[in-house]
Amino acid sequence: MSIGYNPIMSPAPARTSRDAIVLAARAILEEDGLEAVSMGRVAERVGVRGPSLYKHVTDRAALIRAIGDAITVDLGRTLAVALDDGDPRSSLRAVTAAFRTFVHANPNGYGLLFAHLEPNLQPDQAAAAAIGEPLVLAMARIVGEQDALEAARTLVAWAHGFVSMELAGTFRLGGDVDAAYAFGLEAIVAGVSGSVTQAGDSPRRGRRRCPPPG
Amino acid sequence: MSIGYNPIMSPAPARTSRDAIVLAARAILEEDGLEAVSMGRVAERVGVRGPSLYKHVTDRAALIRAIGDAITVDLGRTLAVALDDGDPRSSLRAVTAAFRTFVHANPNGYGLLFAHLEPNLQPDQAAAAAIGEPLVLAMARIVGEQDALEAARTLVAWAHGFVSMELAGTFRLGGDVDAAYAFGLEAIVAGVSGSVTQAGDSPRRGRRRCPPPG
DNA sequence: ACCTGAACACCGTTCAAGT
DNA sequence: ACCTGAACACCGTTCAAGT
Repeated sequence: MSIGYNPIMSPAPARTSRDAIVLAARAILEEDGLEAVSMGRVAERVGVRGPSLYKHVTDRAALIRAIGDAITVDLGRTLAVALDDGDPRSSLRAVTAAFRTFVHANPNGYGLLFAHLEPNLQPDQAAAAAIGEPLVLAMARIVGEQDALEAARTLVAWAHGFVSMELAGTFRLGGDVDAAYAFGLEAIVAGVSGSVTQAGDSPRRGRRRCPPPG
Repeated sequence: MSIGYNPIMSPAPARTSRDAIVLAARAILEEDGLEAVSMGRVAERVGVRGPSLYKHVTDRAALIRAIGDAITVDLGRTLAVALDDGDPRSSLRAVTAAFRTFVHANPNGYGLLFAHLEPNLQPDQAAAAAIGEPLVLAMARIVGEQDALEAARTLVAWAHGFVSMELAGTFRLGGDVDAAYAFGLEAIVAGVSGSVTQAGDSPRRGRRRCPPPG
């Protein structure tokens, strides 16, 4: 058995922690955007001076990356919880609704995940990839194993694009945004469910919902 | 008739211009990202010193905004050119393909349009809204006037989400990305074309492609 | 009228000195 | 072992002085 390090005995016990720093940085990000996440302001929020942060995080880039990782984990948990075992279509609706709610609650944090950042600022990719898992499972129960992955990717791309545009405001959605979101979801589920081969695809995965006319 | 201002007579003719500055800034953005677009580096590229830029642009925020505006205009023109008057489905394919090609050629520039920026950095919204126009027109010829707007929005959200994820690399697309893009497009066109009412919508726009089973 | 160097405020980061 | 002030490099911005 090793004796280990006893912080009480140390000449200067830590007055903050990496977790507290990441949490403070994330709060500032949501409040005032990425540029506002300065080392000085984060330090102030956790009660130390700027230079002290470098005892807990490598540098600002590592801190930003840590925020992205934390948000990725949160989002993954949120989606996993929303996925129930009942009807796959209602499960899909629940997951996409939870996704949109999460993004609305964490707009700057979500934006960070897709910001065009230098490689050293990008969050952990393995964790990010795991987020799509529940969607693929629900999709498999609707379109079958074979198309599940591609169908899920189409849905994820749409959902991300929708909320991304909604937040950026670059393309305005007039009218009932909730209805537009529901419309898109139903259209995509319908589209990936069977009509995909109609536009000249190989008949390999041919699985039309209804016989051709005539 | 007014005599106007003659630059040749001026005590110090301009050695650069607003257009040249925006062009240089855009090139730096594509080469090394948004952070690299510093006043000093832009100035160096157009052959003046940093402070001189303030004679042509208000400040860095205005310069960034001008880059976004220029990219928005470029993208709009590119999509308008790609839209031909032939078969609406192939026209839609041409527009979405041109969109993806443009984003691949201007990744950081496109990312700028959707970056989570403070309001004063966001590009012109009117020009951005105009980009969707050709898509709505093509959609109208496929799904009819009534659903054209919502269908186009679904397609735009998907296309934006797809390329956004493709560039960010946050959700990896393994396998044939071109095929995944084609799959999504066909699925969405099929989905918005007629099956939308199946999930409990009001039958108002009911226009099923085929009779219910049984 | 535009360009420049000097100056200022601000931020990320390092480091020697404190405890 | 962690925290701090001082210091340095860098960047956005202003401004008086040049032409």
